[in-house]
Amino acid sequence: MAQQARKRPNDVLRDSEWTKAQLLDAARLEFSEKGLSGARVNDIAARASVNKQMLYYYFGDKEGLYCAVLNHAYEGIRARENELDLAALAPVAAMERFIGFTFDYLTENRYFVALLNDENIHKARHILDSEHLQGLHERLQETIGDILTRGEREGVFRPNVDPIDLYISIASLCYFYYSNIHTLSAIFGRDLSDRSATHHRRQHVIDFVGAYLEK
Amino acid sequence: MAQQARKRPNDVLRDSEWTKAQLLDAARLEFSEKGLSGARVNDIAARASVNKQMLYYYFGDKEGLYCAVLNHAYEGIRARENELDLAALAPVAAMERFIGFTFDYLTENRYFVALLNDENIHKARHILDSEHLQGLHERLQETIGDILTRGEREGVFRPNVDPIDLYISIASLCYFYYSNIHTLSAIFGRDLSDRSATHHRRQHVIDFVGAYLEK
DNA sequence: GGCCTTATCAACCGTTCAGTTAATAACCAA
DNA sequence: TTGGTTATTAACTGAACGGTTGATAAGGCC
Repeated sequence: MAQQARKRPNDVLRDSEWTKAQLLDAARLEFSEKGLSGARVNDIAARASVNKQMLYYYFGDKEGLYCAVLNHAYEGIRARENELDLAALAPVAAMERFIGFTFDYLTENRYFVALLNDENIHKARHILDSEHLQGLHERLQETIGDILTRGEREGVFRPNVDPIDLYISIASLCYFYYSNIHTLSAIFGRDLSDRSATHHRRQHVIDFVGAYLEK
Repeated sequence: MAQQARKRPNDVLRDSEWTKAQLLDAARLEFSEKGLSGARVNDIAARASVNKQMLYYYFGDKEGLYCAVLNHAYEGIRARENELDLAALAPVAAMERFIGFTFDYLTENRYFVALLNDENIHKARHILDSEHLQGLHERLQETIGDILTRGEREGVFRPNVDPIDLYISIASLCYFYYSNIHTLSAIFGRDLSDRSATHHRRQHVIDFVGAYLEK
């Protein structure tokens, strides 16, 4: 079903920014639901309400569109991360804020989890050279390293926590819940995307990491 | 490239068990590398060194083979889990054993992670009614619940830990590392499947969970 | 107003793909 | 040895698929 809420603006019949945005949105949904191999370019065009040729005109081919979607996704989370002002918070509060943000972001952007899963099937070869991964290491090292250093100095965090190890664990605890939510729901016989279940999980993750960090 | 090490046994030209096993092995690799949508039945048959018609003869269609592969995968891990004798270990040792087993199993069976990822793209609809998921809840509740109860009674574990919450966290910490190993390796600029990196990660996971549990 | 550029359209193409078919061969039991 | 069943083969089919092409229209600038 085509996106009807996003009509072409101002009765203009040609609008390259609008067409690109339509295609990117439709592709984000299609790729996250079906993966790169399962997604269909005809379906993407239909969902975007634009001619299929536009996909080739703007993005080159299916894989080019997929790369654009991945880059957009990383831009999205980066923009939201930049809104956090963790340095202004006390260490414990900052860490809880970061964990909460990570969990909430994935809760509100389930497509991101699906896209990353699919991209790992393809050995990350579409995102490998992206500027969005370059520098992420340094940013995480700095952001989390700073919180850990301040927490250690204040005596509220255990010493010598490796920021990268910690980040991987925080990401693990937040991400897996959504990446495997269908098999987990099947195992436990209940819908884990239920609002109260996700709230519970969110708090559990904060407690879990907090227990590791507290001195 | 066809599997050459597994020739038909005893110069027999017709062996339905051999043919099925060949197809299941080849399919496991193909589906884990490319996902259900990306896998090709011609490639599966070629890898198995059997005629493509055999796939349809034994498994019905591509999706039937995929279901068989998933069920085999769950049978595999269940068999290994049954070899653990956690009730015979003290609580702390039992928990560490369970965590170590989970991590090691995924280390040795990367295909299992890839299959589960792909199956979640398909909303777990191929495994939903499988006997392998049914009962898993109860088994986990019992296995982990028993360890937690004994640990709480001995005063080495914090009270009131929910076994399901704990299981999801243990699975998270073990699973994500492999499910996202390509994007993580790209971010951190090093190969996270390196032997020393996985050893380090394994120990970190045990420490992480241990910190949460200790009273 | 005309021309050039850019955006868009509809139809088409060749290849790939899962699945099917008819035939053949292997195996085993009577 | 023969006949029936099961396993296997090679070729085929129709639909789906990503991508292309030639044409047309919209928009803007001179």
